[in-house]
Amino acid sequence: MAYTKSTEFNLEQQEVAQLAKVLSHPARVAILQHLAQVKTCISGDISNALPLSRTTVSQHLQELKNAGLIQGEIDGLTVCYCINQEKFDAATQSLGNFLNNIQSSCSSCGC
Amino acid sequence: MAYTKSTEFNLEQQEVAQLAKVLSHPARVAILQHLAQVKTCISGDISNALPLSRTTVSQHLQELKNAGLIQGEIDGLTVCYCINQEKFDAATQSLGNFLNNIQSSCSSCGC
DNA sequence: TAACTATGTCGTATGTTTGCGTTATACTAC
DNA sequence: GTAGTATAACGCAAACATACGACATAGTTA
Repeated sequence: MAYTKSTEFNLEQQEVAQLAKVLSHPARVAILQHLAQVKTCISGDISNALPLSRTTVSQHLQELKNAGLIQGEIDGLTVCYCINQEKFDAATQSLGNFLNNIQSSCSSCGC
Repeated sequence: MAYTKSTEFNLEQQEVAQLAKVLSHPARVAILQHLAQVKTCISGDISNALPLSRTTVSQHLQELKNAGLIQGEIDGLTVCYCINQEKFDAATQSLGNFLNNIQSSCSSCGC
């Protein structure tokens, strides 16, 4: 980790940045939207709906899973991915708090 | 752009991802918080307040400026950076819409 | 003019992300 | 057992991000 000083910032800043990073690729945004809308959310279906290979989609799913935003349950041959609503709510609130705090405390700078 | 298929997603997905990318580094999060709180938002002051070199801070400022979230006005020898409230509000709304739409349309998957 | 100060740009080193082909794993059906 | 299907793991190449020192630019002051 020689070339990232991320750890020298405070926890809120790190948390916001990490959440934002998960959302910083359109594929992951699209996957979340897809999961929210579709009932049968199988990994293969997701790659069919996206302009990416199955391998790449699987990697993005893994990142969303690591962040806790989704969860996957093995159901025989297929895997059912769903949004982890509890974690997703928490993430939404963290980001929202950060954005709203900036808006409200933005003292009209003297420029 | 051989190794990024970002352009093959729809505009909302690209917009959300792009905004998230700007917020995906703690330094930029910290810069925004600093700008919101401090009146005299001079470039030198910002780099003093962060555990990064002046060069690196300057680059992060440039990215925030490219995204339109901040604006900088030259005032003689110093440069005064401020949050662009109009753009920042729009960004907050875009991200908020995306997150809330997912929450509300998240049909409890049959797992 | 020259010296000083504040800021931005360039080049470079290193680390991380993206994307996919190939291979491995695991379950189902026969 | 074998054949077929669905998914994950491995490994590689290209692109991008992070961080900084050194140089360039532009205003200030003497």
